[in-house]
Amino acid sequence: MKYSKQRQKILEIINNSYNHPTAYMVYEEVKKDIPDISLGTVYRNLNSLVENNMIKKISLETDRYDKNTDHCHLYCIKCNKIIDIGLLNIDTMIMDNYNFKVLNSDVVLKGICSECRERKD
Amino acid sequence: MKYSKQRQKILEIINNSYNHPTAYMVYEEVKKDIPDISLGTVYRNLNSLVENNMIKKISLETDRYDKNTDHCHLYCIKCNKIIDIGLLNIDTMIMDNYNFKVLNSDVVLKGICSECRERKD
DNA sequence: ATAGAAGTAGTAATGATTACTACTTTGAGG
DNA sequence: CCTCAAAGTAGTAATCATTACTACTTCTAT
Repeated sequence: MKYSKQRQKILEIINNSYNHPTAYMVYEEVKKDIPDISLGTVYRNLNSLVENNMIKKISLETDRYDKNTDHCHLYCIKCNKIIDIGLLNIDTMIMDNYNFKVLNSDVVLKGICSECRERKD
Repeated sequence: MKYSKQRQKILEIINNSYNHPTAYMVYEEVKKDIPDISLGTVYRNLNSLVENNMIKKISLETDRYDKNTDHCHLYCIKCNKIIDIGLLNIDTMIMDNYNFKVLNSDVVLKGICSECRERKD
């Protein structure tokens, strides 16, 4: 991977983010510094950062990205909140039971969070 | 939900399937019986069957469908095999630790299966 | 029987992502 | 320092799964 200010900036944005941004959200953020960056460039760089294990892709309706590569997520289908959780040794359980190496690249558990369940609507 | 032969046939196909078909695969199969069925009809009915918890959607690159609604899947990113596994009490673990109701509508753990790991290519 | 709610076929639209093309930048070896 | 091929980029077109829309048809409760 060669240096490029575009990829540098994209990585920096992910590393400073706490909102699990989509590719488009990253695109809009980079444009503040590099106004004529291309959306394709953002997608290409996000992909290569994921391949190099520097960031993590979260597969929801629209893919989202996370600087932390060592945990998975709870996604509330009511309020769209994304909750970070530890791996809970899911991978170890699967390996022991199924001899299958889980990469956990995008484990997302969808459901309803405690606040939304209390609200009951 | 009103009766329709299209939905009836679609459900029958899922119930007789063992290959986790995509919407398009279902479409091609229904066409053998109902040649002028519309792809949109297949999508619409698959969605309502999922909503009524009669089948399950598996979210991969392209969505796939399963007659069993009570387990999750291992997906080998090398050979594209889909392995059915029990729920392993993941939902209970998450509820105990995070007070989050997992619906498990599409838990898919991606990784590399034992055969592919032995092959080492 | 019949009305109106639900379903359908067929096509157009959407929206995320990737492919393509011609141009630019980077960096390793002379 | 040059230099030049490999890697990267902008901008646009294309792809592909899925949904929306429209006018027509079929159920089913009364």
